[in-house]
Amino acid sequence: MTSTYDALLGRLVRAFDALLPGADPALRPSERGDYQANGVMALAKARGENPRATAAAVLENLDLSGIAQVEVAGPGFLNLTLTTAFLHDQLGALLADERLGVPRGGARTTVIDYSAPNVAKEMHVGHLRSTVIGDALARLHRFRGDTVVARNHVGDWGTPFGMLIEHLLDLGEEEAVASLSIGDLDGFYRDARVKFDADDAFKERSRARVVALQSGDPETRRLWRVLVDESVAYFAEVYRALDVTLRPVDVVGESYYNPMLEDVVRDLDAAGLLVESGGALCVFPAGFTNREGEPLPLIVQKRDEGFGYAASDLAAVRDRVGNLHADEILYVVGAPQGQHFEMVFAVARAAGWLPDTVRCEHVAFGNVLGPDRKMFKTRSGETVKLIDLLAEATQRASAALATRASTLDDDERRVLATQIARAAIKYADLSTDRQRDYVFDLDRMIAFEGDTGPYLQYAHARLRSIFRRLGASWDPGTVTFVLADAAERHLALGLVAFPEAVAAALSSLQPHRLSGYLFDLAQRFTAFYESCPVLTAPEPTRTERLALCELTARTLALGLSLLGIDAPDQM
RNA sequence: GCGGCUGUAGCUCAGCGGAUUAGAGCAUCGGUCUACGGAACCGAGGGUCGGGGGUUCGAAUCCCUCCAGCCGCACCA
Repeated sequence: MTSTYDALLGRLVRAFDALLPGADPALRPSERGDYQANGVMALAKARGENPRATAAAVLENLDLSGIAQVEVAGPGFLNLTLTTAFLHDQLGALLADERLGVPRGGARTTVIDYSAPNVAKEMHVGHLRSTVIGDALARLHRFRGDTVVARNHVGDWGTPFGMLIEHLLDLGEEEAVASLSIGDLDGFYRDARVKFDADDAFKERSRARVVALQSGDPETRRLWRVLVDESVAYFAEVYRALDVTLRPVDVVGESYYNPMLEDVVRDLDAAGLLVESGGALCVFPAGFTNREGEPLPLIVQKRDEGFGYAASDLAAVRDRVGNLHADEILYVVGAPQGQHFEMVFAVARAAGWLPDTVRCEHVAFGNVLGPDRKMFKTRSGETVKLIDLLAEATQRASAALATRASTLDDDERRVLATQIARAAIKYADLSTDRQRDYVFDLDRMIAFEGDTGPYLQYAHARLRSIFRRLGASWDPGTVTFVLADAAERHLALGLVAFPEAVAAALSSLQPHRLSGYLFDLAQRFTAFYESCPVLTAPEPTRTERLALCELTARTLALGLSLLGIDAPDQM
């Protein structure tokens, strides 16, 4: 089906094109009419005429028959009011469309790099945003029809692994595995670190072990594998708890790119991009300078001949373009790494590894702050484990549920509490501009009133309860939408705008465009629900309202699912 | 010093491909009140959109400048 916005836009573009090819009608939702087109003013300027005259000229070419009525307002705005007949058709099409009007895109391959925890280290709030935002983007792209290749670029390589492996040996493999499998990664890492700092013999063993690891010593590799596997299993638990779609096979860590690094260096050299500076092998992409105004290097190979992270990032770009055939690569990584990625992309383009046809973007995000507006930490100054955060939110959700009468049994309540907790945490993260820092306030995000995940879930649950009362499954059959009540019409306009919200979230890579839409829709629904009785309404109004409820429930559930949030039937 | 991000109601935030009276949530105050789930709805007060300049018929939105905060700026990712 053609969405309402696209239907309007198509007609407008034709009329604008007739006067000036390529002119943008600037179509927006409006509080005056249903939509407004502001493009007349810009067009008038281009044609050097009075906007009202231009508006008249546009109207002569504009055929909105069967869609909307137009009115020229103010200096030259086109206020558009959809006809009821058109809304009727659109709503009917939505009822029959599982995708609720969202078009399927071309078959693109999109690589999304997100989450990226470190082996043998806890997942903490620092990983929350990458994980939650990345997963929402993965879901949105999959829904569009892309083949999404998730890449979990875990930190599984580097000098700390010498000490971690030695510590593992000291503990004994079984003991170590036991400790790691219960999720005490931080304790394991900390103990290794303490020994490394305090015990010279241990430090020496650790160094030797790094060398053995890098030279591919089989036993060392096996021990390293144990660490990685245990950690990946633990990450999988956290992802399950968060309901994140990342799987163990998506873990493609730094070590994966190791065998490619020499080629990266060789090929950069062959391309004439490599420069030796201070003993290190570097590329100096144009336009980057350091503190002193000198060219800033991207260090590919360090003075000690080890490879820097830039090398593996370059290898990853190559792999994603060359082997995965990515049309689009997204890096969901914190904003502080912006310059690093700009440089990596610039070098990759210069080396010819990243064609202009491939969109490559750093999806940056701000920090999670505590109530003091500093980095979110526990009172004692430690990082907050994701699993603990979720447990605390779940506990609060349980407590809130316990105060309400419910027909749910204990197991159902437990599940529900986790669904609410996840919704609270994820929605809070996904409902603001991702570039900004945000203040983590569990009380606010888990509240059932206001712009929160639980509020949206509640709106959905109320809708489902209407259908539960109906008993037998409801088949809309033929519905006539007359939208006699203003609240019905307002809700209908919201329903018809779902494809725009999804498109906006995708094109801007900003899930909060969708969150904001869903909250607005939920508010339209509750206002409607307040003033328009559904079950007790006479036919055919009853059927019409049930159909509006059906569409609203489906839109909320689908929209939330694209954000990675459950929409339970009861709360 | 250079670069990036941020500065919108008491608080937390939308809006920033310019456009008709600057929005929401929370909090506050006032209503609805035997309700198809009140975990709701309706309404009110509350803003020099960090300051200043510029472009424009029109700027929270674009440009310049200043102020404040956060972050990055060579071998840790």
